Amino acid sequence: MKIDFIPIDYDYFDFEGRNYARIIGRSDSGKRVCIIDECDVYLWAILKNDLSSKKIDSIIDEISKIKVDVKGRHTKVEKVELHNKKFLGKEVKALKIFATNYKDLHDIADKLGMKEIEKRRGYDLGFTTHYIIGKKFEPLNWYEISGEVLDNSEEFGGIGKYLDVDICIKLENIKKIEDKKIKPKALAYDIESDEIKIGEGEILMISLVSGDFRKVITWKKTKKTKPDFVEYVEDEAELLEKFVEYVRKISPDFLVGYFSDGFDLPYIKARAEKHNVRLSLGLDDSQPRFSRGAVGETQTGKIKGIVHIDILKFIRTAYSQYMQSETLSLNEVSKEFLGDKKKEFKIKHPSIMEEKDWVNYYEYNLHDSVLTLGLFEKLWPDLLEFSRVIGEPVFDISRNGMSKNVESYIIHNLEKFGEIPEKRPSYGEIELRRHREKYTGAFVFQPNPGLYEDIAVFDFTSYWPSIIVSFNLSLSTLLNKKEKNSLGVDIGNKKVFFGKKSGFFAEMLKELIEKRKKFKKELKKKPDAIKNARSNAFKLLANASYGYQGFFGARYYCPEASAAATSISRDFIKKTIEKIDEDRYKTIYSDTDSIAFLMNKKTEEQTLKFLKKLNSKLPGIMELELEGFFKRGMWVTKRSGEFGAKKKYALIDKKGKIKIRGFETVRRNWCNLARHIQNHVIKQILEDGNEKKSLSYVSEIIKKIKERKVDRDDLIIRTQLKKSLSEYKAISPHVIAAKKMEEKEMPVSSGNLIEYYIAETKEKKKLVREKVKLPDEEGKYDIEYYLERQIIPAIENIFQIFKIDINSFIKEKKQNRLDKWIQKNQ
DNA sequence: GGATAGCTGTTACC
DNA sequence: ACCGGTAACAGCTATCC
Repeated sequence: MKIDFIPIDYDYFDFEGRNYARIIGRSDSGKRVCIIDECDVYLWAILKNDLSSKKIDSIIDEISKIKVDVKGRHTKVEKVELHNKKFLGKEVKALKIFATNYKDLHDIADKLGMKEIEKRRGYDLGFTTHYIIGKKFEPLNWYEISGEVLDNSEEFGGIGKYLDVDICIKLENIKKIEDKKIKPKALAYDIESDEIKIGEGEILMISLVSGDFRKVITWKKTKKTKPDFVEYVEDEAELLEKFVEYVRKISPDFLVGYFSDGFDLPYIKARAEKHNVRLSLGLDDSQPRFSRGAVGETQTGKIKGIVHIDILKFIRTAYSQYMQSETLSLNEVSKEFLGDKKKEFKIKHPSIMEEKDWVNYYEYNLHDSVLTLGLFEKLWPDLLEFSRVIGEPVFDISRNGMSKNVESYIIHNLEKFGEIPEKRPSYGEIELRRHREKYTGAFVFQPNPGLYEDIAVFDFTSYWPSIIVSFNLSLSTLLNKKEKNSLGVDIGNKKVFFGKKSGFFAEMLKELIEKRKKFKKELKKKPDAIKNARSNAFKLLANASYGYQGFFGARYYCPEASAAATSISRDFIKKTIEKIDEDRYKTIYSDTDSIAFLMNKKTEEQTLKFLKKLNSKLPGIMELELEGFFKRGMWVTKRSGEFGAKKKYALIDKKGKIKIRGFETVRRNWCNLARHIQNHVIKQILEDGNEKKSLSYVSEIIKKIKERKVDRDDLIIRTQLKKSLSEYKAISPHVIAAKKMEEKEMPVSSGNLIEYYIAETKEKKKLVREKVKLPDEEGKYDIEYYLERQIIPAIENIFQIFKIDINSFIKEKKQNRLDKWIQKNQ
């Protein structure tokens, strides 16, 4: 049989002691197909130098006899081959040791204690990784495949019969097909329950949305009105059965939830156990399986054959740093990505809900799934390209952090370089690495506070990756000592050396950057979502690879390379600043890879020409580009001291577009009132070039605050709880607010954004935490606190630029004195 | 007992 | 535990006189 096929989900099973890959995907006619295949399973033994061929033969002989009997498996070494390979860039002779079961590779490695063997590697990769590398049968690419149909066969224990797929094929040949479109079938789901703690309440309803299919299953019936999309069941147990039935009927490639690893799926599992309902969601009738990630992290829920996606996790790793949303709630994220939001509905306890409340509740529940599906569809190009670029299945890349994804990318590309993979660090090694001394980071220029006109900003494109590539900084090029033609870099207390010959890490990174450039160029010519996603995938991987080398969990951990990169970065930015200033410009600020400077009457053409000249002298792939020309910019002093504050500035470009960095305006743990006032003042001053209008604006707001006319919503302070309540040494206001919430039996856990406001108390209290009230608690806001701790701090440094001491006038009891003073000064 | 340096904690920038 | 260091700042806490 011959069909076009796209692999989506990978997993494996054991049959007669061997591992077989089981790949679920679709044919081009939309049929669900299961592919069974096998691959070589092996590890590497790196030999010591200068072994005689006789000696090597005898080792091969010895290794060939290794047998391992564990957990009822009889695994043996099948064959041993001698190869010329590379390990960390060095030529080595290595034995490729083939085994029958990948799970026993570790045990085989333990038996390779011969003194002629220097290192054992490649035994700590997952089966799927082994398989994809070995067979080059990569996720989410189209293949023309041929093989034997197993539908009614008894082979592999009759897998073709019991698996719920249209066709089951034992793979024989594959051929990659380029440029064929993919349209995955996704089903979004969302549950509502009367208690937030997993399994402690009842599931009231489940919504399911896929294409035109929209359904809410519930046992909470209304008396009269039943919307079309609602389906009644008798009780919670039947609700769960119905859910399984629908998932099986729709048979999606992806089952998508929002925070579903941490809430929906575990909740469903807990309730199903309670009612003895079997959740046969897997294509082999298996139930979802949960595995724990890191301690404190949420678990991951896996369903065989259907890819369970918790879209929140992917958003967190791939997007959150580029997003405007202050929380990653479904509501905010949907607003930003979809321009849609959750249905307005105040959840009440079921016991006090009325007929119309229930109807609203159904709609609310349904819409959450609509949004979740919308997010999946919006982010699908990115999931697709991440998976393709990295070479691992979507299930994994959507959950793994960027560092793990960088590593997967490396592992999948090692073969081109003949490299044997480095091993994962042991726990002991990780402990050592975590306690290493920090290395010095990037350079930040000390700005002079003020309002400036005509500013240009240059920045280095992909600074870290370009330094790593241009100077070849990696574990495989790090030398023990100085060598001929090596590069020496001072990293504080010592000097480290790197070989000039390009290593695989730098080569891979270079490829990422070049591909990114290519797709970005194509994107400009003809924009489309896939190209954009691909360009983004390459960019994110390239940027994360710098942090990767300094990360203690990395296989290719190399803090020397990170330290060298920061050292070189400081040199380059400082030299560039010097050159800019030598050319009659004046640098006013710089952070890591960007430089802001005054044009000093020079034209844009002159500046661009100057940029070209700077670029012509940069080594390797390093590149300086124009970020933009700006009409005005503002830098303020630090709260304490007269120096300019770093990482805080605001710019306005020629079109009036404003860019604000670091100010309270962009910090979510300040109340909206302070943020809005500051934002308004910054905008006004940047537009006008002076402070006059802002002063009267501030005066009005002060009046409003003193007259208690400010909405409570604008006074709420939001701070994230970063750990569990008991772990806090310092009891700050948000910790008190969280404790209050706990007393009211509101759900509180690490990661929550805690909301509170500061209220007046009868007695004069000294500590802020003694005045904390929850948003729905009655109370009068503390005028003094909001003026002195929120409003004044947000604006006083800005007015100080104009030598105005706003503080003393705001504190003035008589408002008209302030107004008079403003009039006099205008 | 008030001032203050220093520490804890959060959030931002790149 | 799941990418790094730099920096500002609030508010608590220990310590000083």
